Amino acid sequence: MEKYLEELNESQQKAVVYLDGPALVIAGAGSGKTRVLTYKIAWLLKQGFAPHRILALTFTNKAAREMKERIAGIVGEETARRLWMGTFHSIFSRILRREAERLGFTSNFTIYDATDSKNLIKSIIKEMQLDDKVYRPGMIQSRISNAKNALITYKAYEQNKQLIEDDLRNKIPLVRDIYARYQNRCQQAGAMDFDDLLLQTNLLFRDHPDVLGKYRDYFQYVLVDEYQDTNFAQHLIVKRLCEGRGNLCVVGDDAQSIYSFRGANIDNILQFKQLYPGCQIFKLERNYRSTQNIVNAANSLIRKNTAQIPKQVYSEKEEGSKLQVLSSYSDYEEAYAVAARVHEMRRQMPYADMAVLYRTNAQSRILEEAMRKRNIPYRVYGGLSFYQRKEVKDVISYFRLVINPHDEEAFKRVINYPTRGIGDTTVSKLVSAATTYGVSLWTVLQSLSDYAVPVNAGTAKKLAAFRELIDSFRERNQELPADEIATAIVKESGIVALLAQDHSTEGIGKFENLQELLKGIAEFCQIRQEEGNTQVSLGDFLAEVSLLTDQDQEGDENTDKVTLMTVHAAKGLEFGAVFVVGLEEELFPSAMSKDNPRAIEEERRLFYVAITRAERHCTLSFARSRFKNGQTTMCIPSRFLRDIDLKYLETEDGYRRPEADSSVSERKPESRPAFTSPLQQAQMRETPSAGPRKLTRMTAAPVSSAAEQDFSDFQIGMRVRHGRFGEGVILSFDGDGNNRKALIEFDNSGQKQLFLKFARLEKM
DNA sequence: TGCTCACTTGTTTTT
DNA sequence: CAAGTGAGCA
Repeated sequence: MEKYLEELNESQQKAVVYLDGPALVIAGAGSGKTRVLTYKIAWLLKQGFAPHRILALTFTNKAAREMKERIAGIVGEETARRLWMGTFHSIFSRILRREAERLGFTSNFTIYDATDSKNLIKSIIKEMQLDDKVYRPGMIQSRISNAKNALITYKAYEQNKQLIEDDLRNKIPLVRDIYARYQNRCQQAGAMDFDDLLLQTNLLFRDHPDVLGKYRDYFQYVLVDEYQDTNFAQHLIVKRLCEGRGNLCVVGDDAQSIYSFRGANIDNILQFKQLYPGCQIFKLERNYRSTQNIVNAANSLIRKNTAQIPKQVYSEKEEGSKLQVLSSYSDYEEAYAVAARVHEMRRQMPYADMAVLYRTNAQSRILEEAMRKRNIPYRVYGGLSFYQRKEVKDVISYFRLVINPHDEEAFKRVINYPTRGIGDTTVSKLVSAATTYGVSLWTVLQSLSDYAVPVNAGTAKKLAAFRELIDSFRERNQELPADEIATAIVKESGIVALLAQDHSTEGIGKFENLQELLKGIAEFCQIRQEEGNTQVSLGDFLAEVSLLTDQDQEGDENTDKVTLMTVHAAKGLEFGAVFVVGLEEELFPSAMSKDNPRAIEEERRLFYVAITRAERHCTLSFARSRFKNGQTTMCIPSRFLRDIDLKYLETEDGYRRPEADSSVSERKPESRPAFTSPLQQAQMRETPSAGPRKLTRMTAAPVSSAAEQDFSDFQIGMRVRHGRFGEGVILSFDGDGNNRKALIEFDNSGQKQLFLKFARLEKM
């Protein structure tokens, strides 16, 4: 162990060996946070803590898995396996299954994912005959989710004046009733949503002091990773488990808090000190990942935020190259420019050391296309996870129904898949009977006559057949291991036959996914058996898989591929070279956050996360136009580009950004970009005339306010000259007003579609 | 009941 | 551009 301690710097060491009370480790980007956590756990084991009495909570399954591996490397796999290590959601779902009866659930409860929740909300809105334009399901879902994260049950919601008034003001007074119905339906179905896993844990601990006492005594030391991303419910769980004893160590970086949309509360880390008196703070400020230029650029950016824990992150690596700013005409060109640079970079490092990061998943397509055309191998992370694909989820729904027949969402998904002549009308009848009698759909199905379901004989027969199908699976599930019952289910339900007859490309893909799923189950069984479990049931598999939204399928990790992912997904990772694309107003920062200073700060932190992923090279790219929602729109370079100190940037060709600090009057005309659009001018006007940087951030860019221009003097067939592409002929027009663009056949550069507004065409 | 086709509409990040 | 919805028809 001493040998391992030597691998740590002084502040890391102090954080590892400190056991005299609550500890807060502020870990700057790339400062060896994971190393501290793993060694701390190893240290605890060395001090005699039993592995199964250490609780380590992480943010993603992947983080947990990797940390476990690293610990196994130090203390051996046998010991590492006994640790309670995982995400909040997975750890507490385990505890909830054990204690389910206390809460009126059974241990085989289903976990509803976000889609299940949304579907349930949709059907409740429909049943209540509300307008889904007013009661927008997504909005209701996030309201309920926020309430749950703040530990407001539906009963508390009804009594919360503030919330009720809010809803009244927003003309959605019935949210409280939707919430109440939603919760009852979940209970009825024996289901918990993601937020329930935390909420119910809190209720369990609040209402059953003996249970809380049991776990509080059981866990002798608690560690929490990514503490800046915990929400109130998570914070309270931790607090309850550690009450009165200081055996707690939380690690995080307030500058990397990027999950407030999910209820994460940055105050948890900012106020940790006040909440846990006697707590010791450790700061890890030396960055081991990146060159000085990257660290300094990131520092200059994050300095523009207000609330943060003071720290000075520094690097002692070489100065390194400056951050490259890349500007392109369009999203299309951007993707190709990035692909070209990736190709070039290949001379310095393998593809696997490079990543292209973007704000939204939708941006991946065009990048993929560019990579494919250049024959660059890539791997896209995120988007739909394996378990969320329709064909996989349908099969999983059968599994869910077998384990918990009251699962309403699984029932609805599966009852007519493959089609067996039970349509919407019949399902609606079942639902309405279930609602009137307050029972599950499955219960109604058991005795159609008892619940007065008005179906004709033919339909009744089909329903009975479905019931028998599920019953027969349920029976066999008692004895069979997971892989065998799973195979029986996909065969006898008719899914295999259905998918096998579809010979289209995507049909084949679906069939392969099905095989993949079955293979996954078989592997799961095998691993569990090797760990000493005799019989591995379908329920075991399901309990695990419901929380595995992580991207950890295919084993092609070792091949040399460029990584494409969202910035969120990149948190915690590092790459030799990073390309951050789409740095434009309304995209990064997102349009959703433009009027909200707090949200803008979060977007800035997100950008900070993106930059600090880079070890040696970082490229920041934006396009001047982008295809969005079915049409091309013009873009303004992101305000964040102006937040980075110029001396760390290397800008080239057309773009030279306005300097945030210098005043307009001082700027010489020559220092302006050669290529200036009216929009850019509008943006420049907005730069503060004197000192206060704040203005830059607080003034929203007046995008649409730019005056409409008249381009009517350009005609089809006219010969024009363009500054970059030379001479050409106008073939056609598209769009109106400021978005009017012309398709031009250039003599030397081929066809281009250009905004008249930008193009500054000259009539010949 | 179930399928197809035309139409509308909406936009972020994820355990 | 995508997904989701609603009408029309077998």
